[in-house]
Amino acid sequence: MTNAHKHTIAIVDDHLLFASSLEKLIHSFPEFEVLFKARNGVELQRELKAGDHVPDIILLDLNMPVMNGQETLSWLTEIHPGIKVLVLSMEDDERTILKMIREGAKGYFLKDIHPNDLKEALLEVMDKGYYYSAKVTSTMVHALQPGSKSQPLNLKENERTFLQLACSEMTYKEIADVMNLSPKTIDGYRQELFNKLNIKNRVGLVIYALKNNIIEI
Amino acid sequence: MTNAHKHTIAIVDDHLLFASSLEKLIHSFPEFEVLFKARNGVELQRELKAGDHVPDIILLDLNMPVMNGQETLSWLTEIHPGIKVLVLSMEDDERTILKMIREGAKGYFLKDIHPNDLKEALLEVMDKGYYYSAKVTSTMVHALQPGSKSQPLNLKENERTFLQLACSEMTYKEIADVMNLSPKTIDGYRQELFNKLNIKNRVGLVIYALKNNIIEI
DNA sequence: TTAAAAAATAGGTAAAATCCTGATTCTCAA
DNA sequence: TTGAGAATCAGGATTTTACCTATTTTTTAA
Repeated sequence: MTNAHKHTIAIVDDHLLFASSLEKLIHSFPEFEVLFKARNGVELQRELKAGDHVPDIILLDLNMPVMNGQETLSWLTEIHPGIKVLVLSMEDDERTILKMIREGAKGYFLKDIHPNDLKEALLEVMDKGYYYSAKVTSTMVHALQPGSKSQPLNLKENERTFLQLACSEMTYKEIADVMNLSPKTIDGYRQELFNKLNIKNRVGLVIYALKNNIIEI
Repeated sequence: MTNAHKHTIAIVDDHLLFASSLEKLIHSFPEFEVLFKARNGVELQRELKAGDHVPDIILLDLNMPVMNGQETLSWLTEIHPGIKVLVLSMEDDERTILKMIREGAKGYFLKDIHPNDLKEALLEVMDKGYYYSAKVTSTMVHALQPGSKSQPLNLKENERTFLQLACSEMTYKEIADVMNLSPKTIDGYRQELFNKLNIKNRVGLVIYALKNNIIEI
């Protein structure tokens, strides 16, 4: 395959060591070449706006400072819908995976993917337009199953806000003040959540919020 | 540098993509060669016990299933004190860093290290016997400062146990039962921790425990 | 051995959390 | 317009937390 016909790739990852290593790996694939690397979404935007080089595929890390993976993906989906974005991440939780797919990622894999599988994934993305590993596929199926037990998505907006505030040292009365609601309403949210999530006290709320990425620590 | 005089390296990481990429990167350093890769501590032990090849340096990932980085490091320090272990990790919290250094790691760096710095680190480890980045060094200095505010280490054993149990849905009375102590003693632990950590309620305990890796979620 | 320090325990009280049941108010569609 | 359902709010009771001060027991060091 001549250089002119190689598929082009951009790597967006703030982990320099990983990005450079990945670049070398891809260099060993005759079908692909790395067009450029960026450390975050802002750098990527700069590169793309320069205009003279738009990659076929972007390998996008999820955890970046400045402009993280999700924001970058939203921007790409809107401005450069033609670029196929593959999300690279350490997180394998359902919530994160589904969020990225909904945002338009053409593929999602964990960083512990086997090098051979990466090559296969790149080829398949160029061929079919998407690549999802068995793990991610099963996650999607599971999420679509009716009655799958973990549905942290059906929280109402106020419940979600309350849940986040409940993970602080505020009393319920203080939370009520912040949310401009009666303490009794807050008490209602609390009870509703206890029932819905099958927990017994406020510590349970915190644990749940953490497990489901409702709050960050 | 002839092949016979290259410094030898082993990579222990369950992230195949990362390990393979890293191998390729190191391959581009004329002074070093990768002797073998292992996916976890157990595999590493197998390789080392085979006996015919002992590396100069081991690049050790911290987060592995089966036998994790810390266990592996303890074992290495005892059985193969001659091997220089460099810990590769995603965690940059003081607690983790210090723990590894105390366990005998000859270096500690985050996976976002620059490739050039990696090479420099490898050379320096062979030369001086250790390599610590500015970040890690400053962490050590900070930890040794008297009165540095974050000292999650000075928790007494019972306080620590209580703290872990307080991060569950148990009442303090139930915790007292489990720990075979009077509820009043538990109340004492609680109050002591509130003062020590400058927090106001049980949620504060949970947050603190999480931030300081006292519990896992 | 003994005094001092640390750990464990107690009593009492106020505040917050938890758990009911029921009453308004609001929203939205028929 | 109106009625059903959701959201909000209230009263009131019990349990758990949180906060004092003080005593007993255990451990440690001189």
